[in-house]
Amino acid sequence: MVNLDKIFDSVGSRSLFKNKQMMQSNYNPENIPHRDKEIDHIASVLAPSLLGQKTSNLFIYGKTGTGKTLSVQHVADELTKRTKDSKILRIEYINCKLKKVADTEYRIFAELIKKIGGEIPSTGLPTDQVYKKFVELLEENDEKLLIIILDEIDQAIKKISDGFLYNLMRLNSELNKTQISIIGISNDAKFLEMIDPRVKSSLSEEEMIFSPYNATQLQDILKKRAEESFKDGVVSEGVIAKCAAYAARETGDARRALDLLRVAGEIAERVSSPKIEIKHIDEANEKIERDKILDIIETAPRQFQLVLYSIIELTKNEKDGIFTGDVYNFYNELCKKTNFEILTQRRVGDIIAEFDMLGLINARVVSKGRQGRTREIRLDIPENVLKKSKDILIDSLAI
DNA sequence: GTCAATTCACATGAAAGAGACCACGGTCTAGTG
DNA sequence: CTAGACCGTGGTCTCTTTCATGTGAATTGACGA
Repeated sequence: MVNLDKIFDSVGSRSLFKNKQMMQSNYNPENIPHRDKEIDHIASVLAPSLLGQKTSNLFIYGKTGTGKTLSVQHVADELTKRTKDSKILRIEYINCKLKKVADTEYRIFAELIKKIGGEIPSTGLPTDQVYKKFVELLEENDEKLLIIILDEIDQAIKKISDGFLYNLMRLNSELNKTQISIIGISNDAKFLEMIDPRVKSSLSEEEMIFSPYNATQLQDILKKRAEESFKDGVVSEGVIAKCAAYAARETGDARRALDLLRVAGEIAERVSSPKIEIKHIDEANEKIERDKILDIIETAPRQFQLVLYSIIELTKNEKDGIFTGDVYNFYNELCKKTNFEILTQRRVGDIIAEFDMLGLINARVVSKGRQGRTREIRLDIPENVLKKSKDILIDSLAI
């Protein structure tokens, strides 16, 4: 019972935050700086919906953290406000990437039905019944227009196939009273190229692109948020600039910049610093990175952990790149030793590819001539996180 | 030396199976009047 | 007679296996200079 009282008592007075929520990445700000043009555009595309007319399908591209979702939701909110009491318009937002919620055709429709006010079991029904139910529900509700915002739609299409979009469009001809429009938000600019041209033509879409924020814009955004969420004089000179520079150097991701600043604030708070200093930004950057990696490792399935452990062990000796075959052999031995089930090389190859996607390793397909074709794998976990990562793996696998 | 064919060691794709989860409808059982 | 327990069927979904096909350059071997 050491000094708990002291810690708890001081938490209020010591806090650097005035309103921490505003620093959270899910916070929805009133106004969105540097996106006026885009918001105007979205609004003008969607404007006909106020009269209950079908709008063009809109597809929005842009890297993460460029304000796509925020802008769309902003416009959607305004529209909903205006049509609140009339049965003209309904806008529903669905994030297609959320696992277990909306990452399959069935689940997307189930989610839609739930949002519109229907009941649907989370599994067990044939998809076409979910379809039918959805149609019925729409007919019952007799709104003129339903706008579906599909966030991260590229993920969904990749997983489900583009027939899903086609089906959605086809519904328009089945429905009497209601029409459906789609707003697709995608990180991948090449996403529309993946779609079957026939489907594409049925979409009759409008496209727009969100370009990344540059450092100045990021600074601006950060400054505005910081003013509202930190107490006065807490943010030292240059901190915001540094934050913005960090984020701009990578992808212009505003969310990341905000996270950086928030975590820096938390760190400063923890070490009882009265101000956020530049060094806290560096620490925050490291912490975010570390937490991300450790979280991935910790929550990964057993087999993934086994493969990763193999890679780490092999990398220790072989400094310059190891190959899929090496990993598989090591993994094989490891499984035998630890009595885990052994997966096929095909599967392990996929697992390695997924680690590459997650950024834990760096895998490059190389052809070594007569020695065949493989992935050249390099570990991409920073030195200072490696030890801890390994501990987690050993612990979790009971090696 | 040059050139095309060969060959390696996987990558990459497609399809399909196993097993978990679940809904639905029918049948059986026990409780009720 | 009826409500609830129980079962079989059929559905989705994830992870995995199986089978098939693709691939880039080092190597090989034939060829001509």
